[in-house]
Amino acid sequence: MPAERRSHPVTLADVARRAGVSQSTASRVLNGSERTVGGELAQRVLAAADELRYSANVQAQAVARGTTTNLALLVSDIATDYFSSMTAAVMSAAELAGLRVTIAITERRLEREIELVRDLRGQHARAIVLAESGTRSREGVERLQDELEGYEAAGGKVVVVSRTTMPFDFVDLDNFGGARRLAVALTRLGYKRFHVLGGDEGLVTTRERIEGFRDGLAERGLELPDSAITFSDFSWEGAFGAVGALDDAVLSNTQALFALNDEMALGAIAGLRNRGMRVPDDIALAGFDDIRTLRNVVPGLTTVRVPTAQVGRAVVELIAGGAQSPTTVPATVVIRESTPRLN
Amino acid sequence: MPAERRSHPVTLADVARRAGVSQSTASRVLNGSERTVGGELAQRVLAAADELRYSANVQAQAVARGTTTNLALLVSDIATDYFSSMTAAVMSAAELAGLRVTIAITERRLEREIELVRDLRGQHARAIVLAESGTRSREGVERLQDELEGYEAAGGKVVVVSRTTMPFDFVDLDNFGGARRLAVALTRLGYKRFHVLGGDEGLVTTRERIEGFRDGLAERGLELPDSAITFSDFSWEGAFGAVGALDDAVLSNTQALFALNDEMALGAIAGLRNRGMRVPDDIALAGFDDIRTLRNVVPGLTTVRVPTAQVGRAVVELIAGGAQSPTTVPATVVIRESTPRLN
DNA sequence: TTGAAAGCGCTAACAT
DNA sequence: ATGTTAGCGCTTTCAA
Repeated sequence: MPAERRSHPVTLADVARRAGVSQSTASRVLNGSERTVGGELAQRVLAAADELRYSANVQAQAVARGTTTNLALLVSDIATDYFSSMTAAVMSAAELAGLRVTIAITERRLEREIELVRDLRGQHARAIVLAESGTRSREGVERLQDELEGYEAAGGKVVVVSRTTMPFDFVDLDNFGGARRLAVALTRLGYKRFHVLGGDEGLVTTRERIEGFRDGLAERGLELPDSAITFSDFSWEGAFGAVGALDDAVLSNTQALFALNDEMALGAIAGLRNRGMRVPDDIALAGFDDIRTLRNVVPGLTTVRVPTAQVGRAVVELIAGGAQSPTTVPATVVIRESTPRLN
Repeated sequence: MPAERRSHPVTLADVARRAGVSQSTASRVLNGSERTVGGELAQRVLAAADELRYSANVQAQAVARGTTTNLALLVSDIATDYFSSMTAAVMSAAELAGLRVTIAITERRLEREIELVRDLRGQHARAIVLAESGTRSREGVERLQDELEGYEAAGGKVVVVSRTTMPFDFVDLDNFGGARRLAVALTRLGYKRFHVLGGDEGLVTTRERIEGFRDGLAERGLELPDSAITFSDFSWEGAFGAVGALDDAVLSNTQALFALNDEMALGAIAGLRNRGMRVPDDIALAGFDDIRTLRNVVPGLTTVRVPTAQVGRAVVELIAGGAQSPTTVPATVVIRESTPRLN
């Protein structure tokens, strides 16, 4: 029966004492990668640890070892389908690699990002994963990059989700190819006149998806003039507002709308409904990402699926598996009822 | 210009040396709650820290202090509207209190939960917040509770979101009252014959929402027989399946369906559609939670709003603000088009 | 194989 | 007010 101890945390020393061995031995048994195993002393240690309900003090280990097994995930937001699913994906992949994940929400604020990165350096996080969607000024990028380089110099690893101009490893989503194939698919269904609801202008993702779409149209002999693009930002509200502000003339001359992500597409549906237009009866609509909530949307939304689970795995591979950057993750077109064949 | 140093982490000692003061002084300036402020030495230290881009090693601090400022949030799942919004709420409230949040996903697996709690004890997490929705056997509850009590004995604090039979502080969501008021509101709209789509049987939340609903009906002279409840679990798929398996007779005799959460309500809509029934034309429907994605649903879903932001604040208050347990968070009925007035 | 001892970066008495 | 000196719990040389 538990006789003496105060309920204070059980330390390695306690275990060692109880097992009648030295602390180093206990340490070796309990953690030190099985090296120089203690024949049957090991059993004693294990038993003692179990009886005492020992649980290693991770912070102390980190201090002694000089490294942690923590991965920090920086997202701009978490109450969003896309990011929460990305988060889940990274977490589950990380766990398999024995990495713990800390999530930090940047709220798209640069100062906050920089501060976070600096903190993370202090925390000896093993890696920082940037999966954001905010726009940054040139000067902002520089400052952030500077801080991140400081972090890498201190031994950390930075991985960016989505192509980046910063000198870090990244997982490349096939935004260009996905959008390109979507354009081709839509034209094959008979669509000829498009309007694009753009996300944050200046963001790589925005650019790639637009360029890809344009390229696909070009392949089919069609053009996408700049006037056929309305920028807002990658949010439901953004698209809702953009659609609300669209010219009647423009709208009635458009056969299909391409929202640069699903969240926007859903906002667009609401915005259109507000103007008395229905999808696809009055206008067709396609999105990008294939977020989970699409299963609740009727009629089904045509989109380009980004396999977040794969992205998560790719990220972790880059960190722990020694994979080469960039890794490219495919994007596949999914045609649903929001873009019926035009006759 | 940065002349000498290797790019190894800058330590407090480095800063102290550079500022020409002792390490303790540096420590006091940089962290030690402003006590015994160093007149203008402080400036030197601050400057040195800045030049060297010093960032405190949090793990070392934790070891030395014996406590951390980490809060661990245990959720069963994160790729779900309800949990991601709860997560966001807790994180934002925690940040205000200077707490860092680590998210752990339990996948509703008991063994995993227990292991996590043990780890968290080793990590000296300051608090563990349980915001889950899994069912547990009596023996499971005992083992988990045991581990959690060990954690509290070691100095941690446990807070449960939702009423619990375990001896820990909790934030009480007004499930009973919300459901009760919903029942009253629906009967006032003319509904008399209901069917309930229950979540995980045996879960407190399930029980409370059903009891509340029943109570509300009773108040209006109506009954809810057990035969009018179909249990599945708190998921889209669960409700989808349950609706699919419902008797035609039952369905045609039901005027309104009450799904115990919105996720289920959305699954029910899909299930009903599958059977050729539409909401609210063929049957009315109400949910619970008021998750974000409801804005994408047409017709709007009647539901009971759970203010997650408030829950988040309440949780943190319990941890850092010395609030009394339990704190009760209200739930308010929101009537939308899925339950039109019956005439 | 096992143990003794030094040290990881930091804080907190305890002097001064 | 500032510096000295022990630790915090753990890992890891280095001897034995």
